[in-house]
Amino acid sequence: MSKGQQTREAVLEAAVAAASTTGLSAISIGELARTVGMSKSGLFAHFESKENLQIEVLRSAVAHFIAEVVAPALRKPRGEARVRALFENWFAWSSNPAMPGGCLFIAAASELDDQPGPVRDYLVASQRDWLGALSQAIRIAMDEGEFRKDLDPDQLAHDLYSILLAYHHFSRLLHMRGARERAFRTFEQLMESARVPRAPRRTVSRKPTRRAKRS
Amino acid sequence: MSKGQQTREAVLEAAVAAASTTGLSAISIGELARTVGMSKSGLFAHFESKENLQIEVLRSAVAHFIAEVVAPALRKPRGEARVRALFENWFAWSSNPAMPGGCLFIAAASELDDQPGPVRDYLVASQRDWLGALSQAIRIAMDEGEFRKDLDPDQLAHDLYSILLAYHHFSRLLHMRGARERAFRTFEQLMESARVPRAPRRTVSRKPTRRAKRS
DNA sequence: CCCATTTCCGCACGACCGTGCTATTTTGTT
DNA sequence: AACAAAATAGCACGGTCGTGCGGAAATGGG
Repeated sequence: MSKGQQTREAVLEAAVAAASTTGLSAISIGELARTVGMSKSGLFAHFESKENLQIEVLRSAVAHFIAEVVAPALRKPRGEARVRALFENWFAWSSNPAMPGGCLFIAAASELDDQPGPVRDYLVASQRDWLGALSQAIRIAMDEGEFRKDLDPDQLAHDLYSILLAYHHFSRLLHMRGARERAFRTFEQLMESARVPRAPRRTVSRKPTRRAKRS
Repeated sequence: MSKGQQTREAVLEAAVAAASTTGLSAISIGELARTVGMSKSGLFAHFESKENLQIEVLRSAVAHFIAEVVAPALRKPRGEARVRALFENWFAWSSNPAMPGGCLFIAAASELDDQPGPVRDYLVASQRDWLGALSQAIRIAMDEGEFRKDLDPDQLAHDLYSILLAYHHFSRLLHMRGARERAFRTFEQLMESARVPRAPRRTVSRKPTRRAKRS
């Protein structure tokens, strides 16, 4: 790998970490240059503009996401196992130490949701791809006969996504203990209700343990 | 109302609108002054600092939230009706034209989740209050006998919240059609599974004491 | 080792930022 | 109408921002 590529990747790594905590638009070229130990203009030369830097940051995160979340799951057998692997890898990804502020895509999503431009366009496209991959894995599980035929794969993908959104919200902002367990419990419920029914069962949210008294 | 209060509220109204689209930290005093038609220093004199302005923005939004979401719901009868009103008002609130970028709290949440300080502290406190109010309404519905006794009110409040988070994400970022319907469908499912079970609607014979035990 | 190419730095620019200080205008009360 | 108080404007300050340009330094294939 050439020297240029080397520093370029170092910059992007630092930028992903910064963007996950303070947001994509809050990463400044000066501060980024300071943290990787080079000059502002030297860093800037690698990216024609800040907007382009932001896109490259997202592109870098997508590459990592595919390598660490999607690809390993695709090596799992078709069916629920693969869906499960996608979710669990995704969950692990969103608490990756390389992103101290949590999942970059979730952070970027609420930041860019009303700011048109190429950065937003790229994020939207990648999110669509990811949702499509999720739906596809679910559809395969239906074809394999593990999930019920009348399942709506898009709805389940949507519900899986909302688990992660809620986990992100409650664990990062509110520092809610047990958020992880709550997320996985909801996940298991969804899996349970997606499987072909063996015996009729009811899906309700039951209290897990005795709750501590809280106003 | 004195002149000072008048302009102060005009400023806050514009600031809430701006913050909902571009974020709390992206609102600049200069631009804000431009949109309300006054000088930077004249505007600044109303708030001792930008950080204080951000807190006042949140405080203003909370006041509106209580007036438009919580208070009307508290006038509904105790039970599911009140829970339903809370959710529906909340939903309507998050597409209020005064916040063109969607719910300010959701936007602020992912922006501040890793940035300690008084602004974050205030947001966290207000979110805790809101979750508490939701849980409380659910608990009342349990006491009234409309919701099942083994329900976990915090879990249901959590699930309601995740509906809104998902709706926000999918409708604002991905412009997903049918997001609203999907949200309300999930809401109705949650209500259905929270209610005390009625007589079995299927004519399958069921032994009365053979309910599933806690696994 | 040479030398073209790539990589990086120093410096400067205009713009906008938040924030004070001092006037000036507007408001509201007597 | 007079006048104290409140509200707003003018102006300036030190900083940081993104972005260019020219030159210095490092790299790496022959």
